[in-house]
Amino acid sequence: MARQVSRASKRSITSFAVAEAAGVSQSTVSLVMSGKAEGRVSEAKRQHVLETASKLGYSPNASAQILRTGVLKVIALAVPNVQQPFFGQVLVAAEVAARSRGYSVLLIDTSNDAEWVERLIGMIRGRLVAGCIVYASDDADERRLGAIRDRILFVEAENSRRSGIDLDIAGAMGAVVSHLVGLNHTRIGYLAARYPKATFRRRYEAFRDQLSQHGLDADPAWRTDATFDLETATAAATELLGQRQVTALFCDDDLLAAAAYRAARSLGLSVPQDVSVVGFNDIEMARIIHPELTTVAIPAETVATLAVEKLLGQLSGGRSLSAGTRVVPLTLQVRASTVPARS
Amino acid sequence: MARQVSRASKRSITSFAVAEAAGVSQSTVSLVMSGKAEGRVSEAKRQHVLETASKLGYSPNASAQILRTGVLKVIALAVPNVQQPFFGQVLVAAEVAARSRGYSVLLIDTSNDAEWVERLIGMIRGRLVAGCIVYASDDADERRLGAIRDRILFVEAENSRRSGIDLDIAGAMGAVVSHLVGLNHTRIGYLAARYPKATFRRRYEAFRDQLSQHGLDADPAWRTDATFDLETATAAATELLGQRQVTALFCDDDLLAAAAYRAARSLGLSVPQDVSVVGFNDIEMARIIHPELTTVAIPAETVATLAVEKLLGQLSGGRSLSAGTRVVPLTLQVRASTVPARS
DNA sequence: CTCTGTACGTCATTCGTATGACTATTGAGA
DNA sequence: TCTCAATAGTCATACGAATGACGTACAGAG
Repeated sequence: MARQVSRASKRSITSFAVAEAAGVSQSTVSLVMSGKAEGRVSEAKRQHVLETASKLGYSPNASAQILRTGVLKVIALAVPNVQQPFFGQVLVAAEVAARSRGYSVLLIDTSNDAEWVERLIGMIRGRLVAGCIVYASDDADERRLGAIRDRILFVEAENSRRSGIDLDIAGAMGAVVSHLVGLNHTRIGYLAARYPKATFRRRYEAFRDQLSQHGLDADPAWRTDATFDLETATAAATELLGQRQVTALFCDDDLLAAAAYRAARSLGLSVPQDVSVVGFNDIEMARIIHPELTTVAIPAETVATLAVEKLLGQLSGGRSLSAGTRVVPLTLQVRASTVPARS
Repeated sequence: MARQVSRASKRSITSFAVAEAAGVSQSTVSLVMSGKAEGRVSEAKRQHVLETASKLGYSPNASAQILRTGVLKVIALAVPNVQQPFFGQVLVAAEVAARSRGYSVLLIDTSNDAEWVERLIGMIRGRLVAGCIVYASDDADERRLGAIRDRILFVEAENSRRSGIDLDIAGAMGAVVSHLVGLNHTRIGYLAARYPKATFRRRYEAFRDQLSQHGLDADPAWRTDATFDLETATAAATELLGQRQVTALFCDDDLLAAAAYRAARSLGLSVPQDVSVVGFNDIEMARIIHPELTTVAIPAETVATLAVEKLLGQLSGGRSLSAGTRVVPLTLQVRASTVPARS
C-alpha cells in the first residue's frame, strides 16, 4: 500500500489522469489546457476540466509539449561575467523582456566556463533552449558558433559582420575626446581593460582617431592596462598617474576609474583638480564614488530588450525584422570628475 | 526543391538518422550516446557511431530524454534582484556549482515578477526545471510554495523553519555591536532597508538585544529606513545624521552605507572622524569607496554552493543529507570607516 | 423521413529517446 | 556433439501532450 502511494507520487499528474477524473478524453483536456477549445469543447465542459485540473494540481509536462510541438520558450544569455554590475543590468532587462514574451532565461557565464560553446551548441541542438544572445564573444567562439548561427544573436561581436546589436563606440569616444579637449586637456592618459575583447580595441582605435582629428597624439607611454581586479587596477593606475604626465585619464570601465581614484588618493593627487577622470558603462557606482564620475552610459535595458526582440524575430523566421545590424547610440554623462585642465 | 530543403532543416537530426547513416539500430545509437555501451556494443562500432554522430552534428533531443527518463538537469534560482551586486555573486557561484554537477541555472527575478510563484510552480510541475533555490522569500510566497516544497530549497526564509540555509545574523550583529561599543560608541544610529524581508527584521532585533546586553538602548529616533535607491537613501541618511546625535551608524546594506557617506559629505561631516559607518554584505564597492568600509561579509560562494548541493541532495531523495537547516557564519570585516568615538 | 450542417468530442498517431526483453553468434568446457 | 555463458546487437514499447482525421447527435431544411 505504502509502496503504491510512493510510486504514485513519483509520477506526475498527466492529462490522462485529469481526463479520467473529469470523465472526458485526454484530447479534450489537451484542447482545453492549450486554449484551443474554441468550437470543439462546450463552455461548461471546459470549466469542468479546468476545475478538475487545478484541483489535481495539474500542469502540462513541458518536455512532452516541446517534443510534440517543437516549440520551446527558453532562451540562453551568454555574458562574460555576471558579477560585473553592467552585465547584471543586461541580465535583468533581458529577463524582463523575455518574460513579457513568455520566455525564460537560462544563464551562461562565458568567462567561468571554458566549454561554454560546446554546452550551448548541445543545448540548442538538443532543443533545451531555442536560441541564445551572446554578449562580447571573441572570434574563435563566434566561428565555432557558426554551425548554429541562425539561433544566435550577437551583441558587440568581435567580428562586426556577425553582430546583431552593436554599440556606437566611435561616437562615444568622439564625445569623450571632444569633452576633454574642450576642457583644454592635451595630455590624456588611457587606462585600458586587459581583456581581448573587440570593444576595448575599438575604443582605443577610436580614441586615437579622435585625438588626431584634434591635432593631438596618443602617446603610448600614457597608456596602460589592467584587469578588473581592484588591487591590480589600482597598481596600474598608480604607475600611470605617478608619472605626473597626464591631466586627464580615460578608463575602459567604471571599475577601473574607481581604481584610478584610489591611485590618485595614494599619490596625493586630487580628482578632478589634478586629474580629470572619465569612465565607461555608467554603473550605479559612478554616482556613489566621490567626486561623481563622468562616464559613457550604455543603455543596458535598451540593448537587452532589442536583443531579445531581434533574437525572437530571428527564431520565428522573420528575416525581414531581424536583418542587419542595429547600432545603439551611447551618451556621455558629464559629472564632477572632469574639469578644465590647469594652465 | 527549396521547400524540401527548408522543411528538412526544420527537423532536427535524430538518433534514428544517425543509426541509418551508421548502419546500426536506433537502440545502439542511444546506448552509445548515453554511455551505456559497456558490454552491449563493441568498441569498434561504438567509435563508428560516435564519428557518424559528430559528422552529422547530432545531439540527443533533451525533451525526449527528459520525457523518457524523467530526469532533468536544470534548476531555477529565484533571487530578489539580480542587479544587486551581492545577488550577482550568488548567481555566479550557484551557476558554477550547478554546472560542476551537470546542471544549468534558470533565472527568476522575484522583485520584478509579480507572478513568479505561479510561474515557478508551473515550471516544476511541468518538469521544465527540477527544483529551485529561493533566496529571501516572504511568508506568503513560502506558503504558496508549500505544494512543491520538496523541490525547493530556501535560503534566508521568512519562516526560519522552512529555511534550508540560514545566515548567522545574530552572531554578525553581536560582532558589529561589540566592535562599536568597544570603540566607545554609545549612540549608534541604524539605517535600515525599507523592504519587508525577514533578514532585516532579524538584524534589528539582534541589534537591540546586543545593545541591551551592553547596557545600552536603541533609541527609535536614531533609526530610519530607506530603499536602495541612491537619492532616497541619501536623503534618509542626511536627515538622520543631520541631528548630530549619533557617533556611529549601522547600515543594512553597503549601498546604504555609501549613501551615508554622501550624506555625511553634504553635511560637512567626516567619515570616520565624525561618524563611524558599518555596512552589510561586503560587496566590492566596500573597498572602493573612501574610506574603505567596515562591513559584515556574507560568504556568497559558500552559501550558493551549499544551497546547490543541498537542493540536489534533496531532489535525489537523500533525506539524510538534506535534513535540517544549515547555518552559515558571517564575519565582520573591519576597515577604515570605524574609529574610536570622540570623547 | 431523409439530408445536411454545425457543435461537440474522441481516436489514433506522432514527436525522439531509453530500456527491458529477446535473438544471434562465438568460444570454451564437458 | 551438446550445453552454457558471454558478447553484440535488435525489437518493441513507453514517456505525455498535441492534433488531423473521424464519429455522433441533433436541429432545421427539403
